[in-house]
Amino acid sequence: MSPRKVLPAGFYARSPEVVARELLGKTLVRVLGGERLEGVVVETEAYHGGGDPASRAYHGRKEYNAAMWEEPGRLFVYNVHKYWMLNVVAHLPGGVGGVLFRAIEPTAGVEAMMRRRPVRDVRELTSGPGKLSIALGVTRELNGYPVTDSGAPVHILDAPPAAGCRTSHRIGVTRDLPEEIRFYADGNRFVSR
DNA sequence: AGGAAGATCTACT
DNA sequence: GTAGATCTTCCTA
Repeated sequence: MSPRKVLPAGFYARSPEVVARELLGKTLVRVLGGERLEGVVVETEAYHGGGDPASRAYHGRKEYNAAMWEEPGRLFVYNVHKYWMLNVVAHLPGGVGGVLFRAIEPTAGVEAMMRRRPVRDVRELTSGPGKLSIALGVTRELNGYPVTDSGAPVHILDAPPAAGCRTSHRIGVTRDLPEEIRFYADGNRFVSR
């Protein structure tokens, strides 16, 4: 088997909904304390800039959300209701936006994830944005970190395009857009709902 | 200094 | 299915 390649910065330099859809099936890697935690991306959501009332960028650039304006292919991590949300910056040149990782299917380092987030049923481990951040040890410290180096604490490996992609409206947002820009793997048990 | 909002989760019934 | 807890950040005073 040939070594899996890290997705290059150009992958993220497209509109957020395209990146969100194409991230399904890719492998999210978290290197933490000498351990390697991996999962397949099974659920994402796209967020735009000023025109998107659900986006953290909607009310303008602040210290905490500045990453959304910066180069695609970096992490954007922010807090909501006690949990850290893991995003990757994604937008066209000069644009603003990101993709939220909502759920992954754990494929390596499951025991290490379980230590951080003990659950009876593996399906509860990473099937939600707050859940996966706990399991993967994601905190604000990772904000702004590039995901395009294989040595980075969080990076993403390429994989063949995922089959069976479905869409819906975004979850939990108070004011959504008319477009369906949540993407998830049809029938996958690790999707958040 | 205090209040409100928020892309959530858990533990009930 | 719904109520309540919990934390970070921003806004106003």
